[in-house]
Amino acid sequence: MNKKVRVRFAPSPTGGLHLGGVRTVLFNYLFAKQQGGDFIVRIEDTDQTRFVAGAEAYIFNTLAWCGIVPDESPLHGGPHAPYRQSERKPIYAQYALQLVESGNAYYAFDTPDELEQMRTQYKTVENPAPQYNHHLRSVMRNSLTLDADEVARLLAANTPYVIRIKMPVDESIAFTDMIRGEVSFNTSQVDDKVLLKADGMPTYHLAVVVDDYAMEISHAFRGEEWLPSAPVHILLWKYLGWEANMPQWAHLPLILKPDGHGKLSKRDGDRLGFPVFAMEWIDANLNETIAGFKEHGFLPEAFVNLLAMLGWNDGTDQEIFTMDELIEKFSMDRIHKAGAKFDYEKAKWFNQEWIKRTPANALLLRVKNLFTAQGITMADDAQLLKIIGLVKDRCVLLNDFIGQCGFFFKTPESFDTAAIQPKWDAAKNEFFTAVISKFELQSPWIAADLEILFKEQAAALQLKPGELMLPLRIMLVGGKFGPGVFDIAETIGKAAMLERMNLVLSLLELS
RNA sequence: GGCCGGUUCGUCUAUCGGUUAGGACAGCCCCCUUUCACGGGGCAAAGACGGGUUCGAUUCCCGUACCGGCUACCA
Repeated sequence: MNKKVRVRFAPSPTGGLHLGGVRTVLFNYLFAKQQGGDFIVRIEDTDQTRFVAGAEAYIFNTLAWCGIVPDESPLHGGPHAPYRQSERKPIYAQYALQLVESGNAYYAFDTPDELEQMRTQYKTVENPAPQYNHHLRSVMRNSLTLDADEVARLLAANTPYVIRIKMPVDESIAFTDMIRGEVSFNTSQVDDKVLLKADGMPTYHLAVVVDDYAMEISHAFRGEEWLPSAPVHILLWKYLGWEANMPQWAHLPLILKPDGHGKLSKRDGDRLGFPVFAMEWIDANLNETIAGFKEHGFLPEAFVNLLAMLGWNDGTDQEIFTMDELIEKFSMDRIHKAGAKFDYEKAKWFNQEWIKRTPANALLLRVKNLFTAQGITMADDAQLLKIIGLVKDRCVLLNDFIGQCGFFFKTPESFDTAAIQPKWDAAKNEFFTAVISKFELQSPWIAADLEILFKEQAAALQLKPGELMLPLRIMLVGGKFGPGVFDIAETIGKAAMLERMNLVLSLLELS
């Protein structure tokens, strides 16, 4: 019988959550929900030196923004609490000890300085990074080289020590990765990783195995950067006697820099001018705020969508998916093996598609907040709704609404008269003066009627309407953009329209 | 250096031995639009290289090259 699907996202709360992290969460979540399983968030805060205040709360805010709700987490509780490794500290040591007793791990008393010395001493051109492995452990200070009395004495004297796994010599460790198929390693190539640190905290290697076992994780997804340490984890499952419960592994491809190469990192964002964090991250140490996708004007639906398409597709040409569709169609075997370079232009396209497809009323609150942040108060929802409907097809990012909507609420601060001045003449001046008086008498104020009136007046003066449209647009909008000019006219109302027409008319000079 | 993973248009990708190698983003052109977009149409653009296996390889195998990851008492 298959056990229940239980997956976990195990971030380290050291800063903002970037693209790759969110995608890992997403794939975990999609898989869990599709399989009717549980999605667990476990905080991997075993490195106390890297603790960053606020990072954990940030992670949950990000998940919430994306519409991802954990079934179990330090915030949501659950049967396997606590979900913070720092709070689980007492349970790791016993397993480390168990491994020492079974001969699969050992005490190592080497100080950081001694380790450093070893690395420089054994460093050669052929071996630029000497490892604490089956070979070198024989020249280090550990319970394998020291005699039992000495070890006992050091332990009794509270000498700092770590516990390292004792990697076997020349054994083949193979496993089937859900994405990559069979992967195998020779244990002689793997070093004796530290399992328990001198401060009593486990390293990731021990903690991930102990907790995945304790939390009954069935499938473990993580970034490809973890592949090289997979044999350590697999051996640990075996040594701890839990092999039958080991989760299925899936190492996700990495998200790469758009230019050059390498893993996408937070720095690439500022360098290339796009966000890498999901949401704004405030770095207290550097005292700087790094805007995320949310602040750049991305809809969470679009963000989730574009992330899912980075390395996965459903085999058809469909590219726009809702979360529910993703849950329904997601499949591990359609995850691409190679890393993907992040393309911000394509990311924006997803957002544009989502803005187009999202009904105006669903956009209302977001646009309203946008204006509120700009110090503009929107009182009339019906009016705003109408405007959103008029301009949303030309917005790529939510923030574009500001530029696209501004002229609806207030007179433009500047008018691009340069676009019409060269062709301005007495005839046009006469026309606009005349049409203004016609408009003054016009009622009701409806786009179609205004257009008819406008064109009739043009015909009366034997002018081509086309020559007059741009001037009218400049008068109302200030520039060469925006929806249909008579729609704008109707929306801003008679008073504003006439005011702007008169204003620009006074700005234009007859040549 | 060693180990592991990867390799289809500039980018994201489809193809599960037989296709004019398809789609999308970006680029260019045209149409629509008396603005800017949206939309529609079109152009250009790819199997890293060398060996096998096979009637037939982008697809399977090997090698090479290149790219990436790891090589911490970080995750």
